Amino acid sequence: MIEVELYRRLADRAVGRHVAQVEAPDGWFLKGGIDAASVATALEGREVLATRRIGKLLLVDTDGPTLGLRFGMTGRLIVDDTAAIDVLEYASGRDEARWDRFTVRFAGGGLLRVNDPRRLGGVELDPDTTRLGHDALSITAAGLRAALRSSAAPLKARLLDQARVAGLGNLLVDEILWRAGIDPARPAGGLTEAEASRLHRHLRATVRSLLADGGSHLGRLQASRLRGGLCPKDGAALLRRTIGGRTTYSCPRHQT
DNA sequence: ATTGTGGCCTGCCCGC
DNA sequence: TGCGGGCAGGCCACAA
Repeated sequence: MIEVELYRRLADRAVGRHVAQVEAPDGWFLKGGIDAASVATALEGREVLATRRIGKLLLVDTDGPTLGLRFGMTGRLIVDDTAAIDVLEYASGRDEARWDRFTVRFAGGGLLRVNDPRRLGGVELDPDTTRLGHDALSITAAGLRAALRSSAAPLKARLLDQARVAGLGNLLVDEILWRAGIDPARPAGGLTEAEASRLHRHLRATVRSLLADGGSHLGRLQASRLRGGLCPKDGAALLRRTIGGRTTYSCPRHQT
């Protein structure tokens, strides 16, 4: 989500431009029943009006359809040969033409393209946004409490559920819960008022500071988030588990 | 409805 | 030096 917000700001450069040509060489990357020809027809000649972001979904509004871009973990956005992020943790720093999954060329020059080695992202027209929860960057304490309330699922699984809170990924959730000192395996609905409030405070602060720093891979836990890693706060051996289907690192000493 | 599981994409890195 | 296998995260289909 942090990365996607940086991409959104980069994509803002395209506002006011007109689409001249669309290249979509990878049919697998096109979602929602569109193909290279139909997406080109739908977008060519259109003017980019605005950009938005909901969770990990980047929306590019035009005077025609809205273009929806998803990046998975390995996708990068490049606009006019400028990348918002130089290196992604799980992607190589390389930018090979064969990994260009989707390119929009603008009238008068310039382009917007998605480069994704592992094809984890995707492109969609007028994506359905009704199933996304409150965005993590703006969620209120009451909104977070409502998202967690009366759920027996592990707290981490609930936070990763995009229909409850939109925008949190695996690394970010580990970082937030580590800072908040809460065990990711706790039932989401079992938090006290004080814990839920503490979680909300750390959630907002973590997202904001990592956004300012430039990536979710820059968290204080990240360097230790590997087998045999020690807690940067108190030196305890970190616990490595699978929670919510995701590899999870947490400190058994201060996350309770 | 809620919760959990497994598969998919492909590059990279480890051990042999 | 090459190769096989495991791993990475987001999302989706599917099961109970």
